[in-house]
Amino acid sequence: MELGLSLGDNTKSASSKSFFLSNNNITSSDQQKDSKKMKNGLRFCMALGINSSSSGRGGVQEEQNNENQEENDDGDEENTSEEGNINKTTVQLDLLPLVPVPVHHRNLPQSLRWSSDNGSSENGSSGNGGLPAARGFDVNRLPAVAGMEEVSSPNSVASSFRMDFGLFKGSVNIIGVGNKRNSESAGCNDGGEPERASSRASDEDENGVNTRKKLRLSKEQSAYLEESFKEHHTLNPKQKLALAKQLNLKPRQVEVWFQNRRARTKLKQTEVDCEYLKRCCETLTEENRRLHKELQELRALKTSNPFYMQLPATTLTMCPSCERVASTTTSTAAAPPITATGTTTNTSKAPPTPTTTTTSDSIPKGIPFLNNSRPRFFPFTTTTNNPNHPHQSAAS
DNA sequence: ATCCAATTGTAGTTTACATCA
DNA sequence: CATGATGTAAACTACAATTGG
Repeated sequence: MELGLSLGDNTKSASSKSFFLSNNNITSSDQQKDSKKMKNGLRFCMALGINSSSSGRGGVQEEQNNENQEENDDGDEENTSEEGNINKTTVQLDLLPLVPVPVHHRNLPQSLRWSSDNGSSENGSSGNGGLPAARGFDVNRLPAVAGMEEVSSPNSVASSFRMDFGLFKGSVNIIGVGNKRNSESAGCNDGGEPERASSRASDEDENGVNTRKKLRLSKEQSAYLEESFKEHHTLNPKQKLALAKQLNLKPRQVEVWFQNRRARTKLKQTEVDCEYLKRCCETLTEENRRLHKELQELRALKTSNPFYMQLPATTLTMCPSCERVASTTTSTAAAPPITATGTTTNTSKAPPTPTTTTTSDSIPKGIPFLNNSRPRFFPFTTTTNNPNHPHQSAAS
């Protein structure tokens, strides 16, 4: 089995920007490597392919599989027996429906959380390149989207965020080598926290040598920049100058801050995307394992049950409405349906005939894989209670 | 001029370890 | 010998700034 994660424009072939996983295992280093390849605005596609053997792999797939081959050997054992009969079906999933994805901030590793995340629940506005808004979920909106606890207080939203930054003028503190924070020269704020602000990115020491000194923006400066960033992710020259003047920073510093802020946003978004894809991959892997098991059970039934031998060719179909898989026979020689437990039931009616197609295109977009609602392989096991469902009467 | 990606350099924090009372 | 406090260096992290395209 191969799971192909195509990270890129889904209109292109999956070979260009994709990595394939043989059954499991995305290493963190892989994630990091691949996360850097993700481009803003590109969409993620995941392809679930049931493949009979490892032959025929090539290019990127081969490389990726080689890396994880040892770990995958165990997991692949059960899949190598009878899979040759299975058509190489590829289910391409669109993983980024424009609906909030329930990524819980609490469950994210610490590295995925903003250290100063309290105010980042506002909308990641678009219209300026729209980096986060183009994605299915936005790290800037994560807490609000997932209903998390870091909901800023009403007083902290942008509309009410107004500060007087006149205090920065004349209270510049350069933090650098040999210039440890000094409460006398630079002062501490009311909370006892040392003031950290600088209007100079680099400074010259006594010898006139230009030394690069570490600058950290003050909390107020950072907060104000954050609020500004929420309103627009890019700055025009006017805005830049105004911000610089207001914060007593150089325009270049404001510009750099926005560049770095955009980079951080993108990085976090990529990490969240990777985390989401990883979970999708795990879910699909488990689903595939289960399907293989069910397939083996069906084959065992087929060999043991004489009725089954008389069945004509069966095509597995999926009802796009209920997302259940059913079988369609091509002749009228109906055999007793077989339940999931292998027993037969006497029903005079033939199995329902849902919309029939054998291609993966029939699978609707946005299948909620994560809530385990994938269609069951057995066509006769469960029934839906929806009276409006077109297969309701036949299925029951 | 501006943006982005990659990288650098610095400061702050965490962690592991040694020493001492 | 066990324990807690303390100091320290390395590792790690965040981020402002630089560089090159």
